[in-house]
Amino acid sequence: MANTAKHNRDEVIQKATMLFWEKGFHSTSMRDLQDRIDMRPGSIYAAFGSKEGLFKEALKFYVENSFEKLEGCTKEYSPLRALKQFFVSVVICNDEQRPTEVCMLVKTLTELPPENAELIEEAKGYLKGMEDLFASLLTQAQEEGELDSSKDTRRLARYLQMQLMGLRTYARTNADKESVKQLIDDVFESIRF
Amino acid sequence: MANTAKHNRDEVIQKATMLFWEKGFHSTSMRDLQDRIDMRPGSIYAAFGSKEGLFKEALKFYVENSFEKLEGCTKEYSPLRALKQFFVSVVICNDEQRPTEVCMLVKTLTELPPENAELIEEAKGYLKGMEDLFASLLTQAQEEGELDSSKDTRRLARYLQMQLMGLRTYARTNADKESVKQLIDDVFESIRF
DNA sequence: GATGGACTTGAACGATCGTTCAAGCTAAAA
DNA sequence: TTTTAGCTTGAACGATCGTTCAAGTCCATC
Repeated sequence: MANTAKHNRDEVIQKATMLFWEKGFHSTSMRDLQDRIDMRPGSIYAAFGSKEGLFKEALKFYVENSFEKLEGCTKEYSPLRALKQFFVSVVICNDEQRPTEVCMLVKTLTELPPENAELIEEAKGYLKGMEDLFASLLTQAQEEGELDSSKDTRRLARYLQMQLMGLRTYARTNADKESVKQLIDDVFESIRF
Repeated sequence: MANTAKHNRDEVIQKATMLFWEKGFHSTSMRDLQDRIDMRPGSIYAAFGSKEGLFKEALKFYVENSFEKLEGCTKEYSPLRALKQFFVSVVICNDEQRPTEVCMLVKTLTELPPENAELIEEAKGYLKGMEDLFASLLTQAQEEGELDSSKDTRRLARYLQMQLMGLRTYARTNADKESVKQLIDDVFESIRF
């Protein structure tokens, strides 16, 4: 638990997150993790309890980063434009080292069998939180006159969440960035009416 | 290979498909498969070569069924309505035993690490085929005056493919069928303009 | 320099993984 | 009834899985 340990805890979690995000929970072995974060089994288990425990920390880290990213966009853009910018940065840009276009939460939800019910519920909860954030941004957009006030923001938020899942997964199958960018335009065009 | 074997090959593949679709490639063990299809390792390997070989057969079976399902819809409805009906039946209805809402091809693409490149390419190819079928249905819709002729059907097909990925994945997270039905309505409303 | 406590190490565990293969079974041919 | 060919069986293989733990290392304190 001590941050004075040889391995800075946050740094370790970040590295583990990237690996889990890339390969998924089951395809990432403890051996893979040991190599990536440069820790031996004993240390990992002392710090995180289990592979599942470390994965939970990774999910948390991933979501916190996503929240920060979206909030960063709202500092630069109007609510609606911030959402679109967030979509673009998450679906297309790979200036940083993004291991895959697919959302880690969605990947978790998709790959895990019912045996890992606890992790599944965790991922579902985080996705719900993201949808709530979308909704509050949409409400804000209404207040600022950027979005038609007659719209149901909860419904729109669901719509956007669904779109983002589709966009990211589609981007995984299709390397052509131009057509993906086109799709994002289509999506944000469609919510105007 | 003989169809006269104790286990009918197609029936075995169908059972294997359901299991793989439910649990995914890596979370399905040969033991799970043995129990489900009631065959011993030796027979399975004699018939399919490997776990990966059986999985390929499962993917093929899954796609053939999907094609048939969509084509079945076109027999009953106009092209555009057939597409929507296909979406509904695939995202919402569970009158048959559908192990999960998520598309098996998407699940495969999402869960597999780069090591299984061959299976990944296979799934990508099938998805492309599905998109092509969407496109040809959209063109047909234009010819019958159901869809504005100025639309780019290839672009629309991409859009629908992406939507379907999103819808099915979203349905996995949200049990509320009413809001999912709403989302489908939103999607098909959005392609009219 | 000796002591004590915290962190790290890596060999080893039992379980399970995908896979192999010699032996057994079954039913048609001779 | 005996032979034969093909399918099925399940014990067993080596590899790898997640996990444990006794021993070692490190460093602040006395």
